[in-house]
Amino acid sequence: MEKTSELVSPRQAARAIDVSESSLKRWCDQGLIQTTRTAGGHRKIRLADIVQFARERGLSVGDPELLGLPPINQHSAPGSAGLQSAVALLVQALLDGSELTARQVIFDLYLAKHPLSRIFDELIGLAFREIGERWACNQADVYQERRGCEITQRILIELRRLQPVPPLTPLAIGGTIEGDNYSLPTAMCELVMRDLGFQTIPLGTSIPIASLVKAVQHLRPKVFWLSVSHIRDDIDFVTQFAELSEICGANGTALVVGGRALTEDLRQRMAYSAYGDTMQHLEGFAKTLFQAAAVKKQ
Amino acid sequence: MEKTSELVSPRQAARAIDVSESSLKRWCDQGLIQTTRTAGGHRKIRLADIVQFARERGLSVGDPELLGLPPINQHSAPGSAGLQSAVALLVQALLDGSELTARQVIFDLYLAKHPLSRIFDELIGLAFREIGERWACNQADVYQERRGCEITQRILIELRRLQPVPPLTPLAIGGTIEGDNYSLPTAMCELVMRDLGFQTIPLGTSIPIASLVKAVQHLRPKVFWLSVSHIRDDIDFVTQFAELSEICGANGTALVVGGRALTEDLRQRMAYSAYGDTMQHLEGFAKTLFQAAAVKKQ
DNA sequence: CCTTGAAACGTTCAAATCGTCCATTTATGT
DNA sequence: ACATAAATGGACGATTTGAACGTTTCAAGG
Repeated sequence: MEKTSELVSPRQAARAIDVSESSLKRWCDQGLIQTTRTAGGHRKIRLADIVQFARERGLSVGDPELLGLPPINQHSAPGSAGLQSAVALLVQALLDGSELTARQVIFDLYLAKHPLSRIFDELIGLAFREIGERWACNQADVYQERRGCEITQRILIELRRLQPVPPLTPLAIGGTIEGDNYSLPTAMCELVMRDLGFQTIPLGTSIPIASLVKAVQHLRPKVFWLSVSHIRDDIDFVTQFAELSEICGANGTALVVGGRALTEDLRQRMAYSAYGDTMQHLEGFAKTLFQAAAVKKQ
Repeated sequence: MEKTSELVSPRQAARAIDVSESSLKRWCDQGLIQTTRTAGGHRKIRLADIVQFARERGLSVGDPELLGLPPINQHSAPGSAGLQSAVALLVQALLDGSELTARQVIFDLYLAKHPLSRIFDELIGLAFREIGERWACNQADVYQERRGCEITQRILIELRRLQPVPPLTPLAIGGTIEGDNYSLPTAMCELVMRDLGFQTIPLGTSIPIASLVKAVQHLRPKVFWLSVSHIRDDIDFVTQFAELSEICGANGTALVVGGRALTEDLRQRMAYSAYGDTMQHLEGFAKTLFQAAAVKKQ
C-alpha cells in the first residue's frame, strides 16, 4: 500500500489519472498543475491539485489507491450512469453498510465534474429521502439509517480533502442549533462554500444560539449558514434567532438559513439574508455574494 | 514567543516539513540550512531557520509551534512533562480551531507507534476534560468545545485511513443510544478495536436500543461496544439494556460498555461482559477476547 | 560514577526522480 | 488526402531521495 500523504510524486499522480509520467511533468512545468520542489529539484504535487486538475480535464481517476484514496468497484461507469441510477445504487449501498460502493458512487460523480451542490441535492438528498420512506414502511431499520449517515459523513470529510485549499479571504462559518444533531446538512453546506472559494469553519452541531452569536462576534465571518433540521421550542427559537440575526447585521455577516424544520409559518417570523431549500440555492446565493466581496476587495 | 527549546533536532525538523531525515541532514551539510553543532557533533537547527527554509521553497510547513514539541517516550509515565505539554498544545489548538496543529500533535504520537488507547486516554481524553473545565469557568465557549469535537472527529477519521485494513474474521460493532449524540467515544472505540485486528462497523449515534438489538441479530458480531455519555431515562434504559444484553448472550456477542453516564448504581442493574472507564481497559479486554477467538479458529 | 535506552551520527545502497531527446500518435489546416 | 503542427509516451544517464546499518552521543536514574 502506498504511503498516504498530502504531497504525491509525479509517478503516483500519473498512474492515478492514467497518463504518462512525461505528460504529467510537462503539465507541471507549463503551470497547469501547481507544484512545489524539494531542495534537490524533485516535484511534489498536492493531492487536491491533482484531483482538481483531473476534474477539470475530465480525466477519470483510474487508480485512486495510489493517491491514498479508496479503491474502486466495478459498478457505475462515470457520467454515463447519471444521477438517477446512482441514487438507487447509493441507497442500497448505504442500507447495506457498504462504504466502498457508496464512496465510489459519490466520487465518480464528483470527478465527472458534477457540481457538489447537485450531488448533494439530487443524489445524497434523494437517497436519504428514499431511506426515510423505507424506514416509514418498516423496510429499513433505524441503525441502517444512522449507519448510512455515518458513512456519508466520512465520505464528505474525504471529499473535503480533495478540495483545493481556499485562500484566507472571505470566511464562512455555520453549524446547527442546540437539540439539532443532524450533521449532514451543515457538512454539505461547508463543502459547497469551500467549493466557491470561501474559507470555512464548521462549528459543529447542537450549539446554543447564544454561543453562535459569540462565534459570529469572535470570528466575524462574511457568511453564516444555519441548517435547521429540528427545533425544540418554536417560540424560544424565534426570539433567540432574532438576536443572531441582529448580530449578523451588525457585523456585516450574511445569514443564510435552510432546513426542513423551517416551515413557512416560522420563516415569516424570522429575519435573514437568504433562505434556501437546497444546496443549489445556497450556492447560487453565496456565489453572488462571493463575487461582490471579491470586487469590493479590488 | 521566546522558548528555551528554540533549537530542534533534525528528526523534528524533518517531520515538520515532511521530508526524510536523511535528506534534511544532507541539506544541512550542503549549507542550505544553517546549523550549529554540539560538542559531540549533533546538529541543532534554529526554529527560524527551518521555517524560513520551508517558506522559501514553498514546502508545506506544519505549525512552527510543533517544532517545540518535546519527544514523548513510551516509558514516560502518564502525566509526565512530555505528555502534559502535548495536552496543553492540543487544548490550545482545539480552542483556537487550529485543525492543522491538532492533527499533527495526534499524528506525531500515532506515527511514533504509541498505542491508540493511550493517545485517546492520556491526550485526547485529558484535553477535553481540560476544555470542559475551562468551559465551566467561562474561559471557553460552547462553540469552541463543539468545534473541537468536530476537528477531533475529522482527525479520527483520518487516523482510521492510516490503519491497516483488518481481515474479515472477527467483527465488532457499536454505537450510542438514543439521546446520546456524543460521537467521539464511540469513534475511539472503533479505532481501538480495529487496531486489535477486528473488522468494525460503526453504527452511528442516537440509536434506539431496540434497533441496536436488531443490528446484533443481523450482523452477529463477536463484540458489541456501547459508549454511554447521556441517558434520557434511567429506568427505560435499564429495562431495554437488559434485552440487548440477552440478545448478545444468545448470539455469542461480548458486550462491552463504558461511558461517564454509567454510574456505579446504574451498573449494578446491568449485565454485561466487561466495563471499562478508559480505552486502555477496552483494549485490554478485547485483546484477550481476540486471542481467544483466534485460537478457536485454528 | 556507571548503566541504560533513545536519539543522532555518518555511511552505504537501491529505488525514484530529474531533464532531455526522440519516435509515435493525434489534431489541424489547406 | 496530404502536410504540418502539437501533444503524448517511452528511454536514457545523471542526480536525488529515503531507508538501512553499526557506531557514537546524550540525558536520566541507580
